[in-house]
Amino acid sequence: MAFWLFKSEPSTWGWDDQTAKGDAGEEWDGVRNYQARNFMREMKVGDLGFFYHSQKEKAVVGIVEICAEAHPDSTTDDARWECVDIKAVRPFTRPVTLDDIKAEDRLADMILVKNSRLSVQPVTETEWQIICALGKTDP
DNA sequence: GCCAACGTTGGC
DNA sequence: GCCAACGTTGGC
Repeated sequence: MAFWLFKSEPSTWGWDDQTAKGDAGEEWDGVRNYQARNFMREMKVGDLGFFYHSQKEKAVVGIVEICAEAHPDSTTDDARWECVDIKAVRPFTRPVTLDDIKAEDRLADMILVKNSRLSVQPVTETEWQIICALGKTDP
């Protein structure tokens, strides 16, 4: 069981769009970055992830679950690009902002802080627990 | 809206 | 295989 973080700009695809898909979930398509794709290839059904809103909001807003492992990205014919499917699990009681994360010493090594441009990234179990606590939701 | 950081592309 | 040019992302 591994933990991940998915980043999206809410005007393109936000938490509300994700929850609207229900348990059927939706492809996390459009990723055109090898590092991000490689992480998606490592994901297993049942792994959990944070859903992060970039740009204006800059906050982790909810938890998602991987519901299909890596498969070809339907938005391109280019066989290099793959994606997983994810479904919304539950929202945070309180969104955890980037400022909150930066204010927490134990989260200083998060990729979110160190490499703000990577859109799909791994999260350690420790980081997972801390952020769930900050968001006042069950891990 | 700007700019820094980063990744990708293409010419050599 | 290197590197300059370019495009994109995302924080500020």
